[in-house]
Amino acid sequence: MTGDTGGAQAPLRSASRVTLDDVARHAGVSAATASRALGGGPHVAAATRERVRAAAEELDYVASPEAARLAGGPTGRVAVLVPHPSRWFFGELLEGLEGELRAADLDLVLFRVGGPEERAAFFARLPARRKVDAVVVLTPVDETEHARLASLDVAVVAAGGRVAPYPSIAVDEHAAGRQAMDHLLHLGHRRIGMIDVEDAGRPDGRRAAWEAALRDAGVGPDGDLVVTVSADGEGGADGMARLLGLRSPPTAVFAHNDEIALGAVRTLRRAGLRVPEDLSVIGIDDHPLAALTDLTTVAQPVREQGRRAGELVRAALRGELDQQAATLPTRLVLRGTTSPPAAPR
Amino acid sequence: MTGDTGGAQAPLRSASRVTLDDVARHAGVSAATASRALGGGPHVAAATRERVRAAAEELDYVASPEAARLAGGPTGRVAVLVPHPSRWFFGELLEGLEGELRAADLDLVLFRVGGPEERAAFFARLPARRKVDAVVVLTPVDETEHARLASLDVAVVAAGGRVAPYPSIAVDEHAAGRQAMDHLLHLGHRRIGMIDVEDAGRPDGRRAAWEAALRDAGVGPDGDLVVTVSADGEGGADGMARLLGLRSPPTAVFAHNDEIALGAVRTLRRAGLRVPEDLSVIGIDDHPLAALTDLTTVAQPVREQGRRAGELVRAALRGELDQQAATLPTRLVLRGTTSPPAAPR
DNA sequence: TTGAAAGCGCTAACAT
DNA sequence: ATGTTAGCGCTTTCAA
Repeated sequence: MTGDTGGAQAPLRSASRVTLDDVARHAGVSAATASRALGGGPHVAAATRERVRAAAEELDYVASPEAARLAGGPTGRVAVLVPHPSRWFFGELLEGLEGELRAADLDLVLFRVGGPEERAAFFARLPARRKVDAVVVLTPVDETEHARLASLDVAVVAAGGRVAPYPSIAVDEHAAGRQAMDHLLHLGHRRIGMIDVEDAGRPDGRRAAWEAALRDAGVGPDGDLVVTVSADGEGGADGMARLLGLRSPPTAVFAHNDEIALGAVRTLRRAGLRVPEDLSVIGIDDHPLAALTDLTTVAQPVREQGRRAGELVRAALRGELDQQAATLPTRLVLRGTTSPPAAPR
Repeated sequence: MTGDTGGAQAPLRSASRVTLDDVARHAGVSAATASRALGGGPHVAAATRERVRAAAEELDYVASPEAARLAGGPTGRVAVLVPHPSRWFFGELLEGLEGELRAADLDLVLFRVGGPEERAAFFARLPARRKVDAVVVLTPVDETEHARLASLDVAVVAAGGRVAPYPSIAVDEHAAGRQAMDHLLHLGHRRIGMIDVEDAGRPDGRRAAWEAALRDAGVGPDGDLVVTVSADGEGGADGMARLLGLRSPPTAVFAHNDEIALGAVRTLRRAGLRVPEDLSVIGIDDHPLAALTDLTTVAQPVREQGRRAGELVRAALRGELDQQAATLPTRLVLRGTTSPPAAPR
């Protein structure tokens, strides 16, 4: 009945009873000095610092974050608000972020804020309250939510997109969209559809790029050519079907992201249409499966955005929020789903 | 130079200065009683408990987890060791896990243990020490690593695969492999290749299923038909290329997972071969892109495995590690990448 | 049933 | 440059 494997049964007590006092004693100094030495504080002789470090190492000392925090120090934890951990984009962001935070000895605490109820629950209860030194948001945040976050009274940074008032690491969505659109236009396409996602209606986003590119090319954008779908393959498939149902379907499609683009390609194949001969498709992201499916796309450095967000957090915690925002470059990746339109009209 | 937006500048102090003492005073009791009342402790009059609860509610009191922990309580945190957060499988696992932990008011702290150096660093420094009540491993753990984890002195559970000595939630790898292989055999294939991953050489795993299925079908397994690759699309593409280079290539391929299968399909298409007419391909997972690419596969409930692991953690923290392991079902999903072999030999 | 008192392990003044 | 002294906010004996 009671377990036989290595799991802990009883009230689960913490291991490593080595305290700062032990280290201090071992190094022949006071706890205060040991604290300063380890914490990188001022007024510690280099030799002393080294001695304390050695003692800590030898005793395999690990500070109690609880006690540190309680005594006024930082928690050593960073909350990350992520909508969909299972989507490649967010996983990649998380990976970059985790690496950078870990390097700074900061723990990453994951909070999922996907559906409306989850969001509401998070912002209502604010489970991160008093538990973290900073928050990284990987999702847009509205006015009300911003106010709630502000009540946490910690630094907030954004990654993977601009989020209203926070320092952020992102790509230029508009520029990325232009790269995609200009490629299609350059190939000779004029009737270009867009499969966009629900809430991405930023004024300087991908959708705006679609419109601007067409205007610049002297083509009056046709509102019928924009469909709005969920941000996944299913959405892309649906969106493409809707575009195909148009009286005059497009000769090329710009998808909000690669998953959507792949969904679009699937609908086209099912409809017996050839890609790119009959219809060109381009996405954004450079998802690993884009290479596998030979999808033309605009690549963005996702993991790097996460990493840089980690740097932003570290800077903020040092009290130097130097850069308010950074924009990373995107680049067109030519593959096999785009070509000149079939029949010149 | 100093920021102008809403970020916190100064030493980042915590919000919510309402303490237990405030609540106690408000309710006209002592801090000790308030603590017992809120914490569900014994020896508190129902009326008193209610009064304290009301006071806490009114003051919007949030207990300091730091202080609670320091005074002997649990941390309310669970560490999760994940190899590749950006891979769909792990993201999905994380999502399920997070939901269940959140419901129990447990925070999920993410530790990436991908490459060998990362693993080594984690197990050497054990950054989760003293910080969590339990650990969830989403990756195999060897003897040495197990010993290190044990030194944490907290409950450990596994998800997404059996991990030696821990309670775990997983699917039956062998059965899943058999489902895939039996499907191919049933279609009439006899020369079936396998693209497996590096370290997945569990004795009761997918590879063993490949072999067992062939033997049961009266086919002597040909070792040349097994190639070992990295667990992603690139690996699948490479593996398929190697199989095509064989003197006598297979008529069907069983891929360790869907990403690998998609990579294999890509190589086939590039080689001018038709799928499934010339060669059938089956994967495992039911990755969202499998539906989009019409890939036949064996589906496993990934998110559910994460969720169930969360339940396991909750049970462990209550001191009742009831179930030592649970096995979730898999099911064959017929799509368009498998068919009977072209030329009966 | 309730209260008083003693820490948990650490950091931050303030002294020296 | 280092040591001393107070707490941080809570839980938990132990008394009442």
